[in-house]
Amino acid sequence: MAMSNSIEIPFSTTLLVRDTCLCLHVQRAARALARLFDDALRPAGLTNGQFSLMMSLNRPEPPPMGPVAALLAMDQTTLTAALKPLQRKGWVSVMENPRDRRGRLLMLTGEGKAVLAKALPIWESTHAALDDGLPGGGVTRLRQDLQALSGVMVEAPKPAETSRRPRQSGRPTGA
Amino acid sequence: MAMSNSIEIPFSTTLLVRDTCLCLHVQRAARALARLFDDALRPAGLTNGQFSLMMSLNRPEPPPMGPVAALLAMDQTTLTAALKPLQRKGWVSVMENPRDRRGRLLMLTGEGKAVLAKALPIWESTHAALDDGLPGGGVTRLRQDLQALSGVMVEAPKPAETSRRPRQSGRPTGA
DNA sequence: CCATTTTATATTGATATCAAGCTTTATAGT
DNA sequence: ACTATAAAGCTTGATATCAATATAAAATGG
Repeated sequence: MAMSNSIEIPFSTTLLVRDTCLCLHVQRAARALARLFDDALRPAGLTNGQFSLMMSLNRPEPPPMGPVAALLAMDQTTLTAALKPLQRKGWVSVMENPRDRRGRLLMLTGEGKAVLAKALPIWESTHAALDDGLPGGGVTRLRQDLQALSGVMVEAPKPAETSRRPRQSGRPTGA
Repeated sequence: MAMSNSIEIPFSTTLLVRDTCLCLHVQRAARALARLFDDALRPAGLTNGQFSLMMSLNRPEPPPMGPVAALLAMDQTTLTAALKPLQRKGWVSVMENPRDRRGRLLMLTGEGKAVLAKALPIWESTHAALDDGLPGGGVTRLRQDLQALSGVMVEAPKPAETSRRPRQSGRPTGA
């Protein structure tokens, strides 16, 4: 089957997609930035994602998983998986919520706080260097644009065009 | 060891990182956008990454792996892995470069082109909807900022502060 | 109070991502 | 030619990511 002889997409279209696709641009930037921060944070024993996750757990009250996943804009099952190595290393403790025995409460351990404290100055210097390297003043604007980008998908219900995603309860504002 | 009694990071610092960390913002946006395009492209049988990869192979001359990995800003080993399912499905063919027997040349098959052609209008409508949903005119600017972001890491050698990454040859401009 | 539904999370399977280390082939230096 | 180095990819192992599905507990409606 599939004779598929000449369903050629013109090269110009390829160039158009390459130059305009927001998704591609964001994925590229995400990979590059992840490498930058992973490299910088390696001496502290953390990846960029682990740093963000652990930092988000540094709160007065230990949060449940749902809001944390929403804050990081990740699937809840991804959060479950991401927690495992951190639990194994004894940096995060996951305990049953006494007030809702379905739920878990996430908390940094003392050692976890120590690791995070060691990573913080690395984050600061890396981020400062990044700020310097970028077109002046654009950083704040970029952040706002990215925020809007993360927001569009969560807020806009959209008529129902291609396919729906049943999971994910509604509440995005996790923190 | 690790008495680690009171290495408390103030909550205000957590809020600062959450609100300012470019890496976090980009990762968030990347996850959200990936979900959006993955959902949209699912009827075509592609993920956003597979779409970008296959579209980048739609060229007059079949490219080797290195430049493609550089274009997508991903590790070469990631590209090797990403190609496997596409080869298995018969959408991409990987052949030895006759002029340099270390290298490979990547090419869409006829069926691969057909799949890509089916996915293209989905990309178009999804991207158009995304454009509409974003603050007017900001999209071009955002793209430029992201481009700069991907560029900083590749271009700037940086004195040698935290740790170096030996891999990745130099040439970023793959296409 | 009991059945239904909803909510919160876990498990499995597939793909994505990168670091380390390895093999093969080109290229350079002599 | 002959070694030494560099370049292009691959394999392995660990983590990240999400869809589909499963489980348990709370909330809701009789």
